[in-house]
Amino acid sequence: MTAAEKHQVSRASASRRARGGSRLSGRAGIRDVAAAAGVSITTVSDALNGKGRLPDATRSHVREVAQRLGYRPSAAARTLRTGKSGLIGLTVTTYGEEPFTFTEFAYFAEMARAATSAALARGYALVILPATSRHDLWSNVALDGTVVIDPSDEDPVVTELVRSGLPVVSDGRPSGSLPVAAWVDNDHEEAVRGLLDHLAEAGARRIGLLTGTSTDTYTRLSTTAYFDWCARVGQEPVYEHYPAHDHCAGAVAADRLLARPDRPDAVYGLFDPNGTDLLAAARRYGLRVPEDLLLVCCSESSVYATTEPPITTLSLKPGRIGNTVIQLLIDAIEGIGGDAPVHQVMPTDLIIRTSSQRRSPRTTVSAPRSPGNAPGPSDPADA
Amino acid sequence: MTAAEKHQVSRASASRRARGGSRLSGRAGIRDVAAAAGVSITTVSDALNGKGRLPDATRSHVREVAQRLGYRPSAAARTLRTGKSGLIGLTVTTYGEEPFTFTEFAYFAEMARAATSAALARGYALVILPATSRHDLWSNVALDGTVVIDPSDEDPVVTELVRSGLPVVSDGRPSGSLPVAAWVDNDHEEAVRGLLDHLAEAGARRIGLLTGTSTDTYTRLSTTAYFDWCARVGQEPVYEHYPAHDHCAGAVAADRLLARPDRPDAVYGLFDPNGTDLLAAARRYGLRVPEDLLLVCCSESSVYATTEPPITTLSLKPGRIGNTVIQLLIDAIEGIGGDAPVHQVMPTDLIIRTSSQRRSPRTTVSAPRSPGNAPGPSDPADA
DNA sequence: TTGAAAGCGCTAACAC
DNA sequence: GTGTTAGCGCTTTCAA
Repeated sequence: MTAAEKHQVSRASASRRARGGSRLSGRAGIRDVAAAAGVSITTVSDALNGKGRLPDATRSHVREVAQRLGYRPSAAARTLRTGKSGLIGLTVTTYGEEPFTFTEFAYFAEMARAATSAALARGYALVILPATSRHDLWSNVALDGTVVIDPSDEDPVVTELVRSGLPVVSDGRPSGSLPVAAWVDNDHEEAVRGLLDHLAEAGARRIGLLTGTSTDTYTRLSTTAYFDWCARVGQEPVYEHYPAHDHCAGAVAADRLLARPDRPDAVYGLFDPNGTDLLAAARRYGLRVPEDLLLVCCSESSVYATTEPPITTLSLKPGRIGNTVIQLLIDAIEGIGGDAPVHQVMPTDLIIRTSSQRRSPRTTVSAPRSPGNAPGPSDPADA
Repeated sequence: MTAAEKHQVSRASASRRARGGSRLSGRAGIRDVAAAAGVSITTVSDALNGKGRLPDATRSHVREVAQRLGYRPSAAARTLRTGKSGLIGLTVTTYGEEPFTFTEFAYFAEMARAATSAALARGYALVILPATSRHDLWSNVALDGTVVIDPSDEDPVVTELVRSGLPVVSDGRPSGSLPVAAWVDNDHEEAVRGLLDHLAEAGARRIGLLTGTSTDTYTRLSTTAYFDWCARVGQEPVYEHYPAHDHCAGAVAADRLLARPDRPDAVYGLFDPNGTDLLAAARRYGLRVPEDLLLVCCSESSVYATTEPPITTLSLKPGRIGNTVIQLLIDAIEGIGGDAPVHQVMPTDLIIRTSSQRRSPRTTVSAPRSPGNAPGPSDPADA
């Protein structure tokens, strides 16, 4: 009696048969392949997964039969058995009622693109999940780990995830004492210092800041760095703030900043839309850029390359961050690298355009910073 | 002997115990909850899933115990058992080597946001997957269905998915004869006609087109509609095309279009960056917008509201599309609605700004079209 | 009303 | 080398 023949009367096959045979039960299973190839299911499993020490002949024969039968292994069964799903959660802290903040469109999109790409390269896929604490959703999907973008103070979702033993890596340093396995962030303070220095070198005497009222780390660090810089060079701070992620409020604040009696002769806008808003405001007040007003804003958008005039932007390099976050997370999942939490600080790029140059307007140059303090175990590519 | 006591000596518990007890084996399982609550695992399952006819007392008691033990049902096991994962694949046709095309950032981001949101509302999560035919990735995740954005001709991935019996709904009508369960698309031809009429009404005598060389449906339909319109009004077509999704080529083509001897007095750009490119080109040739040149481009980006001058855009309403696609897909997954493929055509919005108005520049108005031919079974909200 | 038992499809020990 | 077997943790008949 061959293996295949034995299989004919085996329990599983019988129950299948009772229900009308494998054709009616939908897709072919590993048993069908085994039967058709005349081997056992173990051999099929090993052949398809490249395990065991099978002769190449068997391996290729099984593969061929599986192919012919259109066999697709069940991801659910594999996950249940191995405890690994190959799925990574991706979540963004919510600011509104929608499950995602795409206010910073370009940043998020690029970060997500890079993360997805990096994960895929290592055999993982990303699942987009909301930052709400709705357990049912999170527990309905088997995750190997999670990436959290901009975790808020003591984020309940993150806390819960970490407590359940799931590796969590965050984009942006966690505000409180969230016990994430690792985090990646830009050196925001250094970035602001560098950019203010750049403006000062271009001739700015009084640099203003357009910032948000929100207390997230990015806003806080950047604003603090601005005040520190002002204190150091002996300039009185000139700033306006508004509820971040409220575009209209941003436009109004931009206008307010340029309407002040102590009008700044240079402005740095912390958020993506600030550039166009400030440009529009400058136009209303008849201020020429860069002659009367120097402008820099933090943005990943390429539109600032073609505005009139082109605007100098600070890029946070979201692609690089997304990639790094994923490498760190997968390393943690697979137990590569140490157990100690990794904190990786990434440099930013100042893309210098006309709006911040009074003299000779070169086109584009970058002013990278030091590459960070705690090099991770991986080798993140650039983005 | 109570159920709980019997459970103590049951097979599963024993094997667990042999490995050192449930505490060491990680998270609490349904058996632990059953034991702690003094009921059977069936009762736990029913109590937690709101099934069966249990007294409320039992139900709440079980829930409480589960809560206390920090019990989280295993998604993998449930998926294996029920055949439903609650996961929906999201894929975008690739144009480059990267797994995603975010060239049309704003469109994709907004579409994905809306889709994610809609899916979540119905208890599903989205998994981002590459359009490559790498089987290993697709078969590593248990999907209930898939959304395909911009399926290309006879897309092998889509074909494969459909053949495996998975419901597939596409954003953008499939070019060939891909047997998707449903598709959603804009009425591109009507959109172009409406927009050209609008330009003509604003005084345009010769309207140019900036378009792509790619053969995707959007480009094809829009370009054809342009030629048809020209034929109807008796205008000679004036157009330049370039490899879509190549930003630099777009800028060059924009320049070329305005450098022609038969220079158009109005231009429609099919792709997002065309607006700023055309504006830059106009500036180089000393053309005032809208006085010398009327401008419209297809874009979801809000930057066109603050350019100088603000540019009229055609919005494809990606949010609405993302939502509809998901409703259709989940309906198909859950067997709601008929079996016949649904083709839903969605209206576009023309957001009229200064760049297309020679007379009184009102701020913003929409020119919606007919709501489509085959109303789907769902009730997609607006976005 | 509640419980026992049978698997969902696969992988990994461990026999042969 | 290859096959047998025992579950992964859950849902779901079916019996009590």
